[in-house]
Formats: sequence, structure tokens, C-alpha cells
Amino acid sequence: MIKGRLLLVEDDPALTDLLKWHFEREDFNVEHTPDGEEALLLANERPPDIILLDWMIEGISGLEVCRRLRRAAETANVPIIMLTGRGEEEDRVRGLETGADDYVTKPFSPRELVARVKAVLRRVRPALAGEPLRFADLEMDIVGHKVKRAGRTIPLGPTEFRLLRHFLEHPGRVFSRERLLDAVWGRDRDIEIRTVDVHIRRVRQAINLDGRSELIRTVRSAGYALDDDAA
Amino acid sequence: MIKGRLLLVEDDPALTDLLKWHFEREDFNVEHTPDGEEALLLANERPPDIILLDWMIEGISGLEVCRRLRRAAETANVPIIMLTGRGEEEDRVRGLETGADDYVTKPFSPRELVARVKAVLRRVRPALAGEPLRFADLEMDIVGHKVKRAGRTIPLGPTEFRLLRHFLEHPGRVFSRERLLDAVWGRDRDIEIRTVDVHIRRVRQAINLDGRSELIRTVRSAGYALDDDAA
DNA sequence: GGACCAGGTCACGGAACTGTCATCGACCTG
DNA sequence: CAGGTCGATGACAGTTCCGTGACCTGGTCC
Repeated sequence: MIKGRLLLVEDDPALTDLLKWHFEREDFNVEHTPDGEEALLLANERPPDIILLDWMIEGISGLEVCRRLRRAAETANVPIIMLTGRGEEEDRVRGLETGADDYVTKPFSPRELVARVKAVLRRVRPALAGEPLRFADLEMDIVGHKVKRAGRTIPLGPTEFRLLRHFLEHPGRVFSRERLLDAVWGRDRDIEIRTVDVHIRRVRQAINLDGRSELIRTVRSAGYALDDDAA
Repeated sequence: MIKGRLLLVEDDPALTDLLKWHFEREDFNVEHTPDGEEALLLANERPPDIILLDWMIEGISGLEVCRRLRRAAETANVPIIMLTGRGEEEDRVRGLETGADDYVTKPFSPRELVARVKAVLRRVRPALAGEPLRFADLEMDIVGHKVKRAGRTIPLGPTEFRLLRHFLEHPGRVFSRERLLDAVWGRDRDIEIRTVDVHIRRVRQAINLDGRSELIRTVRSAGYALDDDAA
């Protein structure tokens, strides 16, 4: 389960490796560059969920990178944590006032940094911390009423959304049509049982659009289930 | 201009005075209590904009206060900064994982703490920090009551302004018409529910003037949401 | 008072969604 | 392999829900 995309801007190879290891262990997707200009390009092209920014890097200074990130509309809301050897109060205050969300002084504990990243993300992306439902490359954001597969947004009607949600909340379990009617349509409604088939098909069509693998397994004479390798 | 209401939970009188002085100089409205239980009561009754919480206080521990604040719906979203003498990595990580937004170790610089409070508020309540709200190429200046898209100023009526503001304060989330009425028009007002549609349309018209992409997504049978790729 | 403006309501038309059916095909079973 | 069962599919009509233009109201500023 991927927690988010992290851009690490750091020119010390040893520290880079250390951080990479820690964050990848926590299921972050880590991109890395030692260069300020390149960081701006990367961030602009595909904004990450959070940026770790060393103050002293090749090319332009981290502070300037921070300032420019804030100015560009695409990255204005991306949280930034500054990493630095400069521990003077003056520097800290300047870093925070430039728009950094946190300011961590070297040497620091990687575990603490991970905790700080999570704290910031919890704040900025309730969707990320609020644990969207995931299964394989499928991702459902409940509060945002949005479904993505491999990053692409999938259009779903209300009933299809509820149906898929029910599967995502009980991955791997097989549900009979009756139970699906109860859970998705409501216990009292009087619906033809075969209608479930049709909605299953619609969900399948939607989430398999660009030739992706089947995720809903048919269990003959039993029902349906969400499954990694459904035929 | 008042930057916000701050609740200080701290039992050291000297430190209390020092912080009070610093924050009041920055136009914060500071409430104070040395007691954990009382802090919970105060916060519950009228949630402040941010809480500074000492770990070692009379009665229950700061960590426990933090946990309970997070659990109560009224205060679940109020940012918390922990102040403490406990500098061990273990403690820091635990504090951050309990739901604190930042963790500052004594002795600390009051100026840095102020900067950290502002950084957290900038994130949580951009309006309080005097920061404009941003989403994609949309920009709202709360104090100046001005909205721009891609640099161009957009005229908006008062109600449309409040409606858009509400979306900008909770980007990506879906709101039902009922909830929008509560949030934008006020809980008690008796307004026809479909009126929301009309105002949504007016906001859309205004912010899409020069052929720009749609930002407000319609979620059938659920409501509306601010969204990057709203069909 | 009259012109203007923002806000609220209404009703129509159309788009999207939903449930049903008939048919076809896949799979099991003996 | 033949018959039977069960699921998949395409089409369709009814319904729900949303977008829109038009209208009405109340307030405000000359």
C-alpha cells in the first residue's frame, strides 16, 4: 500500500540512501534529485505529495527552491520540510516563514523525520491519512467520492460506487447476490436478483477500461468477490 | 488584526508569561490553563485555532490530553503543538504519532515557536495567516475579499464568495446540498435546497469565464466538490 | 420613487442512471 | 457430447437528478 509520493532533494549520497530506505520501508514512493533546478522541474511536472528539501544543495539554494515552489500554482499547496545543518534560530525562523511546513536540523533521527512527514500529511491530505480504500492498483476516496485505477480517475454511477465500495471494504470475500442486494441496495428494497449481475458488469467495464486485469471474480453458484487474479 | 485564538496548556508560570508575551505581540488571543482536564473542557466548549500542550502538566499527561482531543469530534481537527523537556527520539515519535502536528523540545526559542505556530496555521487555516487560499490556478484573498483565476480578478457576490471559500477550505471533499446550506447559509436558515444548484452555477460561470476548465465536480446523488479534473 | 443588484424560487428539458428482459455463451455433469 | 444450469451481454424504457433560463422579491443608492 503506497502512502504517497515523496520528492527528496538532497546531495549527500549517504543521507539520501538512508532516507530512501526508511521511507520506502514505510511504503512511500521516493523520487530523488540532488539538484534544485531539477527539483523544480520534477515538482512542476507531477507534484508529489510532500517534498523534503535540503537547504544546501547544488545550484540554487533550498530556500530559493522553497520560495519558487510556493509561487507556482501547481506546487503552492505541496508541503515542504526543510532539512539543514543550519541550526541557528534566525535560519529556522526564515525557513518557516518562507513557506516550509517544518524545519528539521541535522543530525536528525530518520524515524522522527518519518513521523513528522506523516504528521504533515495527516494534515494536508486527509485523503492520504484518512486511508482511502485500496486494492491492487485500485483506489477509492470515500469523502471525495472518487475512484482511481493506476492513477486514472474512473467515472462511476452512485450504485456502482456503493457496490464497489462494499467489495473494497471486504476484499476477497464472496458475496451472494442476496447479500449484495441487502448491503448495497438496502434490506427492504424489492429488486430483481439478476440486477446484481448487470451492475457487476457495469463496474467491471468501468474499472477495466484500458485493458487492465479483471478484479471481480465470479464464483459460480455462490456470488462475486474482489480478487487479485480473478480469471 | 487578530491572528487566532490560542490555548496554552502549561504549568510553568515563567514560561507561560514568556510565551504569552510573544504571542500577544503577534496578535494572538491567548487563553491559558495549567491543568489538563480544564484544557479539555475549554477546548471542547469553544475550540481554539491552535493548542500548545506541555507534556508534563498537572493531572493527566499531555499525551493523554492530545489523544482525547483527537477523539472528540469538536476538537479532532484542531492543530496541536507539543512542548516538552523529553527529547528522546522515542518520545518525539510517540507524540507525533498520537496526533500532534509538531513537537518542540525545551529549551526552545520563542521566536521559532511562533514561526512554527504560524507554519501550522498557514496549513490548516490559511485565512488566519493572511495567506490566500489556493487551488489549481484559483486564488482567494480572504481579507481583501478578492478572487483571481490565472491572475485575472473574478467578480463574485457575497454568497458566491462564501460558497467558493467553503470549497477552497476543504478541497476535494464532496458536500451534499444540505451540508452546503448549513456551512454557507447558516444552520437555521430555511432555504430551498435546489437553490444551491443555482449558486453553484453562478460560481461556475464566474470562474470559468475565459474558457477555463471546470473546477467544481458534480457528484450525482451526493453533492459537489472542488476537483482538479472535474469532467 | 425608480433603477439596479444580489439572492431565492420555479418549471422545463435533457442527461445520466437504473432495473428488467431476452438472448447468447460458458461451464458443469453425467 | 448432449442437456442443463448459470452467468454475461446488449438493448431499452422508466425514472431520477441536474443544468438552465426566467421570474420574483427585497434591499440599497441616488
